[in-house]
Amino acid sequence: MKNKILMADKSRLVKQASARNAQVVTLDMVAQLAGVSPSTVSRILNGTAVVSGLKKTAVDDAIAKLGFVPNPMARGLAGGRTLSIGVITQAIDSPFYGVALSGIEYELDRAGYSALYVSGHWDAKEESKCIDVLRSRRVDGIIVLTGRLSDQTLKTCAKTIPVVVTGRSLKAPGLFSLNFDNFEGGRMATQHLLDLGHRRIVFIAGAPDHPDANERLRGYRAALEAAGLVYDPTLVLAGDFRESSGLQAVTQLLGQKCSFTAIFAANDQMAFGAALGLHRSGLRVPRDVSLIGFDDLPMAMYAAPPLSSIHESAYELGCLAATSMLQLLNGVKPLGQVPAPLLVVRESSAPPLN
Amino acid sequence: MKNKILMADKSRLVKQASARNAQVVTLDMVAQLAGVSPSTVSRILNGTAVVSGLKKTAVDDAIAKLGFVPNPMARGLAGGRTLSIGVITQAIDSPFYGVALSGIEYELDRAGYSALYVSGHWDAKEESKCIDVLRSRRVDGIIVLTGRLSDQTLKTCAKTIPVVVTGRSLKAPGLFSLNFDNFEGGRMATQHLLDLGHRRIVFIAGAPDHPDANERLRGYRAALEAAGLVYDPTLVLAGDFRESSGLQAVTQLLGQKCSFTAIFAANDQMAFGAALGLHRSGLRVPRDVSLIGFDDLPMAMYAAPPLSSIHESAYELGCLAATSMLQLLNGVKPLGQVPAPLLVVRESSAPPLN
DNA sequence: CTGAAAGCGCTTACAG
DNA sequence: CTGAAAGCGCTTACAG
Repeated sequence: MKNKILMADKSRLVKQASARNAQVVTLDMVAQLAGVSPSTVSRILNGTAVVSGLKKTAVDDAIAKLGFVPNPMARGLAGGRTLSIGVITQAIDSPFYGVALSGIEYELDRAGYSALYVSGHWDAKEESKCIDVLRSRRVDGIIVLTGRLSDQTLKTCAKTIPVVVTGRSLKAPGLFSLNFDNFEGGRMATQHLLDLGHRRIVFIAGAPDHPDANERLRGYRAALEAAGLVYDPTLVLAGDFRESSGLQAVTQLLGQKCSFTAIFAANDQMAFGAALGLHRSGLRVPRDVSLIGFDDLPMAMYAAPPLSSIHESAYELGCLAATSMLQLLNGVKPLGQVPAPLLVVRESSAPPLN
Repeated sequence: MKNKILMADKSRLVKQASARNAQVVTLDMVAQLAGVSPSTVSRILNGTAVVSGLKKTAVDDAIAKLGFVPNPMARGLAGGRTLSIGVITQAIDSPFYGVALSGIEYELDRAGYSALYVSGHWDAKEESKCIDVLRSRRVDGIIVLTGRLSDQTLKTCAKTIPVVVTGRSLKAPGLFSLNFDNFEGGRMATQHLLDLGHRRIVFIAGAPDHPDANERLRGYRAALEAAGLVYDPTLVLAGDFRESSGLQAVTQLLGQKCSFTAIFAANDQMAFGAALGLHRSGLRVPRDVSLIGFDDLPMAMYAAPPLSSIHESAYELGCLAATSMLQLLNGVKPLGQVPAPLLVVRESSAPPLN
C-alpha cells in the first residue's frame, strides 16, 4: 500500500518536473517525498521555526535524495529578498578594487549571498545609474566602494535599503561607513621622504573630488608643515589615479625644469606612470629621484625597482564591507574598522644625492 | 465619472504598494492606469506581440508616469529566465580577466542582462562548484573564461544551458568557443627574440594543464625548430601565471648558472616577476637579458623598461564572449572570432651583447 | 489584437 | 509544532 502511494507520487513528480526543465526539483516535491507540508520544508530551510526532529530528518533526507536546491527567484519573490548584494565599484578591472571585490565575494559566498557588480567609471552620474540598476534587480543591500556619490545621495538611499560605503565617515540610519585613514597614510608617506632628507617633494594628486585623494593631499601638507617647510603649490600636480596621469605629471614637471628630489604619488598606478616618465628622461629611481606610491598593490613589489608605498589592505576592506552589510541585514550594529595605514619601504626611496 | 474611477484606482494602488515597499510599482498598476490588461503590458514590455498604437502609447505613458521597473525575479519565475549570465573567471582580481569582465559587463548591460561573476581560483573542482552555484541562481547562460574544466564537462553542461567558453576550440550543441591563437602568439614572441639574434632563449611556462599555457609552449618550440635550433628542456621552467613564479624561475635559473640571453614568459605577470629576479641579481633588461611577455596587460607599457609583449585584447574577448552568448540565447549562430595576436615591441627586448 | 486564468516556486500570516 | 491558503509580480498558452 505504502509503495503504491510512493509510486503514484513519483510519476506525478516526474510529470511536474519535465514541464519546463527535467532537472528541476521543487520544494513541493521535497514535501511530498518527506510526507510533510511545503510550509514545513520552508521553515526547516530557513530555520524560521522549531520543527520536530523526526520531520526534520525526513525532510533533510528528501532534500539530499532529490538534490533539491531552492530557487532563489521564487524565494526572492515570495520572501521579499534576493540574497544578493549590489556592489558599486569604479571599474571592475581596477587593480585596487579588484582585490576588494574578491574579499567581498569570499564573505558573501560564505553567507549564501551573491554579489552583483556594477561599475561607476569614476562618474557621479553613472554611479547614480548603478543605484537604479541595483534597485531594479532588488538587491538586499548596496556596498559602495568609495566613488563620487554625494553624502546626501547615500543617506537618502540608505532610507530604503541598507548601505555600506567605504572611503568616508558618515553616520545615518541604515548606513555604515568604513574609512581608511588616508590622511595619516599621506602624512606617513611624506614623512618617510622627509626623514630620508628630501625637501623638494612633488605630490601627484588623485582624482579631484575623490575623498581619498583630498585626504592624502591633506596628509602631505600636514607633514610638510610639521617639518617647518612651506607648502609650494607648484610641486602639486593634478592626477586621476591612472598610470597615464602619473606619466603626464612627470613630463610636465620636467618640461618646466622644476627642481625636486622625490615624488609622492597619491596611488601606485600613478607612481608607475611617474616611473616611466623618469625612465624616459634618463632619470633613475631612487638615485636621481625617490618615489613612493599609495595602496601597495600586488604589483608594487614587482616594479623595477620595487616601489615603496603605503599599505592598504584591499582584501580586508572588501571582507569588512561584506560582513558589515551582513550585520546590517541581520539587525546587528557593525563595528568593524579598517586597519591603520602601514609604511612599506622598498627600493624606490633613498636619501637624495647631495 | 472618469475622474472618480481614476481616484478610486489610485487609492487602491497606494494600498497595494505600501504592503511591502512604498516604492514598488507593479505591472498591474501600469495596466490599471493605462486601462488595459496586464497581459498587454507584458507583451509591450517584451515585444512579444504586435499591439495597437493607441494602447501602446497609453501603456508607455503609464510606465513613465509611474516610473515602473519590471521586477526581474517575478519575470524570471514566470518566464523561466533571469536575464542574468553567469561568468566563471579564474580570479576576479586578475589583471587580464578583469579587463575581459569589463567587456562582458558592457555588452550584457546594453542588452539588459546582468553578469554574475564567480571565481574558480585555477582549480577544476572549484570551477565545477561555480557551475552549481550558477545553476542554482538560474542564470540563462554561462560564460567560461578559459579554466581547467574538461571538454566533456563543458559539453555536458551545454546540454541544459548555453555555454560560451574561451581559450579552446570545441564544437558541441549549445556551446560556442572562442579561441585566441596562443600557438601563433608563442611563435611570434620567440621569433622576435630569434630575429634579434638570441639563441639561448628561456621559456617560463604557464599553469600546467591550462590550454593557453600549452599552446604558447608549442609555439615556442615551433619557432625554435623552424630556426634549426634544438629544443633544450633545461631552458623551460615551470610557472603558474603569477608574478611569484616568474621570480622563482629566474632565481632557479641563475642559481644553476644556466646560460641564456633572453626570456620569454608565458604571460606578462610572470615577466614582471622575472624582471624582479634579474634586478635582484644586478642584471639589466635588455642590456644583459632580453625579456618578452604575453597578454600585453595595461601595466606592460608602464614597466621599467616598458615590456615587449604579445597583444591579446582582453576587452574585445569579453565583448565577443558576451555577444556570442546573447546570440546563442536568441537562437542565432555566433560567428565571432578573436583578433589575431600582435607583437608589441617595447624596450625590454634588444640584440644580445656579444 | 487582447483578456481571463493558471502557474512559476517559494514564504508567511492565519488558524489551529 | 504544523497545514491550508493566499500572495509575491510577472508570463504565457488558451480562447476569442
